[in-house]
Amino acid sequence: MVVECEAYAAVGDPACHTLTRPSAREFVRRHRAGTAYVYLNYGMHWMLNVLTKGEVEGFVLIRAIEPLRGLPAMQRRRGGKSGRTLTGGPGRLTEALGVTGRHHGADFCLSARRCFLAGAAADVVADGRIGISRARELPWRFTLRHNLHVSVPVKKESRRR
DNA sequence: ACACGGATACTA
DNA sequence: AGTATCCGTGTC
Repeated sequence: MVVECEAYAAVGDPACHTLTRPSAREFVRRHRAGTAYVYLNYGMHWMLNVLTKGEVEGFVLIRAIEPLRGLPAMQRRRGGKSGRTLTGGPGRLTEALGVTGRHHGADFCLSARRCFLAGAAADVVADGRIGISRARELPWRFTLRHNLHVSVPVKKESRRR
């Protein structure tokens, strides 16, 4: 179950790959909504995004999941980790799920359709994106309130400006 | 705090 | 060719 994600807009978002990568812009053109966009970050961590189209073109980065099934397999891939460090974090969850570059361009929705049902009645909190250098102020990180598998807790309400 | 390590897209 | 950047994690 996805418990944390971030939105990236293909147009007007300085943090989106489409700004600096022709290959990303071509990916958006060539694929339909629901396609997985997977890339390697810092030379070692696979990032799983899902392409969106329609109202807004862009990507949804999956940042954390809560294991509902397949826990032993995830722990095996993650070297026996448990709790937040098992699947809390974009690089951690791809390792737990065995997602790599060969899933780039695959149809994410075929296998993940059940997850959307779980999200329908969820208590979602919008917060600033994290881990990026540009356009951090956009409140485009979405987490399940009080969920223990979220990678980084939601910022305190006090520091706005 | 810092090391780790590769794809992508620049410059020349 | 060389350089800059990158949506992170583990270990110190």
